[in-house]
Amino acid sequence: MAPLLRPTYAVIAKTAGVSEATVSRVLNGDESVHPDRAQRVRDAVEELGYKKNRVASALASGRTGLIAVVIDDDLSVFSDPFWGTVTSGVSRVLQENGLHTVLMVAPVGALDGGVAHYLKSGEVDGAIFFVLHSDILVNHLKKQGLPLVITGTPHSNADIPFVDTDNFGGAYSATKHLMSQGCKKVAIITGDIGTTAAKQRLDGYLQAHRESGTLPSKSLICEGDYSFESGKAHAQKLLETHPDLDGVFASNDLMAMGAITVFENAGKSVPGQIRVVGFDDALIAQTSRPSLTTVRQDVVALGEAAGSLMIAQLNGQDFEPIILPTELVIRESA
Amino acid sequence: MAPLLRPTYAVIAKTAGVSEATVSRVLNGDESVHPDRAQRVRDAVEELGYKKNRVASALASGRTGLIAVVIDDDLSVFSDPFWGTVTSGVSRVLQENGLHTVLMVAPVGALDGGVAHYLKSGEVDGAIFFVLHSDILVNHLKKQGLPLVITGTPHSNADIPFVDTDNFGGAYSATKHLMSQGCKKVAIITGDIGTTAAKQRLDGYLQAHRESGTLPSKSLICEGDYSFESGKAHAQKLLETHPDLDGVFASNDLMAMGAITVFENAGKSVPGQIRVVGFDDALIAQTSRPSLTTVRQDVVALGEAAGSLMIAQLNGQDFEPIILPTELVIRESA
DNA sequence: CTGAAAGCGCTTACAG
DNA sequence: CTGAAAGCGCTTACAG
Repeated sequence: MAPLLRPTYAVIAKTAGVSEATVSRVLNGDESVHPDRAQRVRDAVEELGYKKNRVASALASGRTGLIAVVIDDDLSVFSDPFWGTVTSGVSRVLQENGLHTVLMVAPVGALDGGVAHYLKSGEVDGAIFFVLHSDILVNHLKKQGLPLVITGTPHSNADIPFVDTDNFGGAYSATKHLMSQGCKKVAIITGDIGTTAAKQRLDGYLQAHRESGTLPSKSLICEGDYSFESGKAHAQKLLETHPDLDGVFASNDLMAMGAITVFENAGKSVPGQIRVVGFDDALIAQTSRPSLTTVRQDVVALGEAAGSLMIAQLNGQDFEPIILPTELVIRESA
Repeated sequence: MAPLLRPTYAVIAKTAGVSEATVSRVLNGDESVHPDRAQRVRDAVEELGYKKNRVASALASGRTGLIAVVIDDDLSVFSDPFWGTVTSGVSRVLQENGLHTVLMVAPVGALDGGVAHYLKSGEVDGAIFFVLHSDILVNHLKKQGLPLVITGTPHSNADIPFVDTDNFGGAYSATKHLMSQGCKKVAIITGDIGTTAAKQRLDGYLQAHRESGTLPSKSLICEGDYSFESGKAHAQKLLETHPDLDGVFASNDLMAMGAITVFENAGKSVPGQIRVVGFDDALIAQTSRPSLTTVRQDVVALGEAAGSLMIAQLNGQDFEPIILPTELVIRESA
């Protein structure tokens, strides 16, 4: 853009009658400047409508004020509102703290990919990842000292700050709920088991069984991939192998919907003969018929937590992983 | 991050045996450099794993390599996958052209809001907006020479480059389809009529009626707001005022679903007694029962088109508004 | 508490 | 076709 003539430190300094160094101090919150002079600077800034040039500031200070949000192309960014929602939560928190969000939707390959290069090139002050199938890149970046936050639980134990939903607890309570409704034979359709979330939800399902003293047979544990189609396929198979099936916990709402579709087409009523619980509380959980009983996770809060964790790191504050609670939302399907 | 010692022009210049100016020329694609020397520079870059410092580059050149994607907080960024999907399309195209996407989710207020300041401060080379209720800010920025692209059709005629789906054509063909299926009385549930998309879809609906020589009564035109609830509310009202209603075109899939829910609860079968067509081809269109006949728009392509239009502008190339075609997807509901 | 000065790593007229 | 030099607008030791 044809840059309007914006004032610089030089003119602020002149009208305030101080040096540029002092202007810089005031604008960066250095407490040591004499209050009177600081006020003069602020007045000049106000009067001239001055806005700091962040690029120049970045070059001089080494801090860009930019945080990358990295989304793997592989993820179903398209069609799944999850990622967009998390990202908007992140963005809002960062913005409140004077930082901006650089969105990178790209294949997050190995250490020599474009994303890796960008992140290593010092053009961002930190990066927020969504949990990946591999922690290699993340561990590498961490070693280089780049502040990182992972949304989702990392695979390895490398102490990388992360935020996540209480997947285990949510799945546990969903399964418990099915049992409390009288279900004797509860299957699970897992998400992509390469993700930690899917594993944790499976663990919650198993824990509920363990506590009730009934271990589910292998064939009740179906490896899905979070897609509507996989929900349908596994429901079909379950119908054949377990005619007495009376409960299903699906690792997300979409698979739950797929399963319900199959059950009803096969003449099994939901929740009459088979109860179904999903996970997410996506829009479809409310709009479908029967409406879906599901485990709600607060996706915006997840993004905000990720942003906060990044801020804390940049400020050198202490921080712990953040695990957000879930809530079982009971509707018609179970 | 503790910046690793990255090479600078100084060391590239030295190992290639040329001046820094020459390094700059080669890296910026200046054709005038002698091929041999250019090659020496490229070799040095390769050998040293050099990556240009974009911040320094930005300060010196005035170009930041950053494009803002501005999303109004008001929009249902949360829960509606539309915005995230468009944005990922934008991001991909920009990335291929060496630009990065800065995501701003914030209240896009008047000329003195934070977003306005940021965009005016020269920290981005351009901005992509989603169509707003008002064009004021956009017109203002345009006057300042900031390259802009609008996703959606602008309200005013200010010649701002935009990309949009063929809302008129999509609605027209949806309505025609209902008529061709024998519907005699077709209502419309519009989107938020403050949006140009909602108006255009209404126009398409009206045009189809005009051509068939039957103008719909006022009470068949219901002002919705794109929400599931408004779909339900208007369907309820229609049921009371028009017992002989046999077709509904809803301006998005969510409202269509709301309407179907109400119709079926009232004992009206879809499509048996009332046919319903939606708009978007969102995920729910496929997963619902009955599955939804709808107007598909290619949301990723919309984002990519917006990105391309921005690139064209930055390169000083000619460009025209881009209107993407829609496709009527026939499923069970009509 | 404050200022002069060097510097961040590129880009770009300008002169040749 | 090429290089020396000034400059982009901040930040930050350093010296006082």
